[in-house]
Order: sequence, then C-alpha cells, then structure tokens
Amino acid sequence: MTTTPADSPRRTADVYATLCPARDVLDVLSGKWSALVIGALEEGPRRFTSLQHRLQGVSPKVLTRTLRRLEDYGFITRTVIAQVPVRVDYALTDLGRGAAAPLAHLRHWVETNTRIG
Amino acid sequence: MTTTPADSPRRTADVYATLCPARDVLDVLSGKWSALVIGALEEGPRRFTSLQHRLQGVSPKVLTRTLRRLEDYGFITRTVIAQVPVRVDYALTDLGRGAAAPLAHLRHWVETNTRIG
DNA sequence: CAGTATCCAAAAGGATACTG
DNA sequence: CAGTATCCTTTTGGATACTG
Repeated sequence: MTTTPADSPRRTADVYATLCPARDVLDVLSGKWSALVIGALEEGPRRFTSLQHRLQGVSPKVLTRTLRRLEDYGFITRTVIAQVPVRVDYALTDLGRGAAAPLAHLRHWVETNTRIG
Repeated sequence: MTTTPADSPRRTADVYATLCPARDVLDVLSGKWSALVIGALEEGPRRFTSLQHRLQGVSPKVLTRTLRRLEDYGFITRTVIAQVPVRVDYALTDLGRGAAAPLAHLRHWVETNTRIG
C-alpha cells in the first residue's frame, strides 16, 4: 500500500491516514447533497433549476457550493450554452460516473433499510 | 426496488424527499468519521482507544459523539465490561454490517481512484 | 435562468485538560 | 481506560433578496 508500480498512474491511498488526500475526497462525497447530486446526474445532464427541484429543500447558495466543489474535484462538468437566457448543463465526468456506482449502492441500501413510519 | 413484499417489514424510502427519514440515515453515514468507524469494526469489536488509534487524528470528544450517534441509529453496540479498569467494546450490529458493505465499496473506490502526489 | 450577496444559526470539528 | 468538560474555530446549512 505504500509501494507504487512505476507504470501505474495511481497509488493506493489509506483513508485512515491523517493526511491522506483520499480523505478529502471521501469528505466531498459525504456532503449532505453531494451523493444526491451525483445520483441525479446518473440519468443524464441536468440544468441548475432542474437539480434544485430534484433535491427538495436545497437553497441556491448551497446547491451552487455543492456543484462547485464537485466540479473542482473532477466529478462533474459545468457547461455554459450561450443563449438567451443562458443555459447551464451539469453532467458527470468519467470519474463522477465511477463514484456514482458505489454511491448508488449506498443510497439504495439506505432506502431499503430505513424503517419508515 | 420499489416493490415491497407483503412479508417485509420495510417500505421503500426516497432520499430525495425533503422529509424522508432515510436522509437522516444518509447524513449519519456521511459524517467525517462514521464510515471509518464502521469500516474499522468490520474486522471485529474494538475498544475506544483502539478506535482512536485507528482513526488517526480524531479527538476523544468527536469520537464519542460519532459512536453515540451510530449507536442511536442502531449501527453499533456499546458493551461495558465491568472490570478494573473498565473495558468498553464497540461492535457492529446486523444493520451496521449491512451498511458496512456499501461503505466499504465507497472507501475502496475512493482509495483506488484518488490520485496521490 | 442561473446564479450572487448578505446575514444568520446550527452543527461539526478540534485542542487540551481533567476524572471515575 | 474511557471517556467529560471547556473553549474555540471552521464548516455547513439555510432564508431571502437581488441581478446579468
């Protein structure tokens, strides 16, 4: 786990280590809305307002921050289409699609294992 | 996944709904240390100090709060063994073991997909 | 439409010292 | 050993009003 093959672009991280950057990534994905945004984008690109409606209860400020952070970490793209009014599409990157899979499992597990009522 | 067998005690939740209790559960699992604690307990019960060492950088106050919350939600048990000095074991419940699976996938994905360096 | 700006409250995180 | 208690900082969340 501390060895790095010369031909590999990746090393294995340890989320239990204090300074491991993987922990930052885990933190980003652990935000209140991050997993929900990524899940919403699994079906295809969405616009800001569309996401806002899908994520019941999110305020524009918080949604913006969530989107920016996901963009900074390379999970989603933000595409501005110059028209009037302006149109902005958010979509998953390959990395985002990769993260979407385990997150979907987690969401599904939570949905089926949470007692309602 | 949206069907519920008549003999099942569970209904399907929707984490996208504002008032869905599943969202609380997702939030608990999304805490900075929750997924790490659950992962640490997958190998077997651990004591407070053992967890503290495994989760590099966690303070006793924060660890306590994390453990209490996981206990409240039924993911872990806290067992006090009356001896001197007192011994306290934390262990996963069945629910906790269930949650551990998708969380392990997520951790593993993060560890292998986070660029280090 | 897709955000910003502002203000605020609450939660989370953390360092450190102390205790049954 | 397994926490509490205290104090503090940072982060997060949120309501609302406004703008190019």
